[in-house]
Amino acid sequence: MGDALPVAEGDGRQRILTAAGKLFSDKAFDAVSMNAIACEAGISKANIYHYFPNKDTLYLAVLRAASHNLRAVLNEAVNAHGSVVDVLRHFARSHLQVLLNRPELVRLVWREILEKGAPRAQEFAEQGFADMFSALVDVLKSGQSRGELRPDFDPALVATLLLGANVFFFQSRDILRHYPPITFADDPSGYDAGIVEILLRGLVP
Amino acid sequence: MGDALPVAEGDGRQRILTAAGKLFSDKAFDAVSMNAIACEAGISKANIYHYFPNKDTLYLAVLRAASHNLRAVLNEAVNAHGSVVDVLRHFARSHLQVLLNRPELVRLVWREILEKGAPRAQEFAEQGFADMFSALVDVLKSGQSRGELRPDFDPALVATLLLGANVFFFQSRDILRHYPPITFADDPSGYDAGIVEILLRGLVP
DNA sequence: CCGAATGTTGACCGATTGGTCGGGTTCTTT
DNA sequence: AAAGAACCCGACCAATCGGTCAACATTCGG
Repeated sequence: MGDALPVAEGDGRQRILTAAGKLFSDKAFDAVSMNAIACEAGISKANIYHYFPNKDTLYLAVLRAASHNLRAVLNEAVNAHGSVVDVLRHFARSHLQVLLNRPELVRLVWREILEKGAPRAQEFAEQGFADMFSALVDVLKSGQSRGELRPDFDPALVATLLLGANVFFFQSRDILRHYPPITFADDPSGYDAGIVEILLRGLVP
Repeated sequence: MGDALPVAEGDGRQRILTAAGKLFSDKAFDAVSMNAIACEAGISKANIYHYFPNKDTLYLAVLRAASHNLRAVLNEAVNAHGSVVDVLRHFARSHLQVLLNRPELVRLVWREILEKGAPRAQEFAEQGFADMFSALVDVLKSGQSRGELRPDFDPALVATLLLGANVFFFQSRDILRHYPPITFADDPSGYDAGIVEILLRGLVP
């Protein structure tokens, strides 16, 4: 199955986490065997059990690391200042860029969210969600209180709309690229710019 | 693994498809064993191979049926007439209702779209996407040509935004319900109404 | 009433699964 | 240098995997 060359970086534990993260982000939990992880990490399968008691714990550790990294890079990319409109523009763009730059992390965490059968660490995977969400809601609320935005819309709803637009773009990018009328599949900045513009001005003349 | 009572409906082949669809919608391909499918269908494992040559073919048949059903119910729910604005409202609401009414079908097809490791039937699973997308783009274009909508936005982008909002809502519903500021997690109609309203009027005063 | 086609099954197969174990290697500490 | 801890692996285990097969049951046209 795995013909990948062993990855030579860091100590044993980190090598295992890296290899497992790579495999788990591509295929589901049951589709990744401990053998494949060991092969990818360039060590023996038995050695994995020196660092992790079982497969579930390893998967959980991978998920924990991915979620942590994702939260860090998202929180860093999202800070901005200026007018609320500018903050919104920057928020949307940098948020989507993070998703596209770290697809393994996003797929890993998002798969865990979608899986209904075995809720291994759903509440854990949801943390990044909470961060983004509350930050975005705060921005929108401040815009409303400052009079820069209309006071009669639900900030949580707009936050959902914006995050959803980015996540959906991330998930459907390969599909969107197949359709001729779509010109923004390979232009995430343009996509977010267009979206924010529409949100701000609306569709009716 | 499976303690479910055997499902007694239809001929053998249909029972297998139903049972497999139920299991495949909850767990990934490798996480569902032929034994579990047989148990769920109330037949022997060997009997499955009388109707399907192997697991992949069975999975493909399940996916084909799910995609077909989903397309049918979506196309039916989406037809509407009236002003472009009314059509948009109806489109958003009924589209989301279909997603929520048939979560197994949606999860099945969407999982196939997200899985990078083994593209079993991606092009096939994308068909429902194309239908929704082109139909929605046509509605928006007609609205622009009739002057009911601004001519300076990209219809494909708005279509992506609207479909994405619904898909994201469908996927994140359980998470959204955990956050206090969100009041629309159990009110999909209100969610879509709010979204369409924002899209039409914009956020700035 | 009979033979053929179709359904259906338990028993079985080689391969692979997650996981164990005993022993070897390397590192650290004194 | 000695000793103990940490690291690493080949061989192995029971269980389960997808899949096969020969045999039994049912149906049905002639």
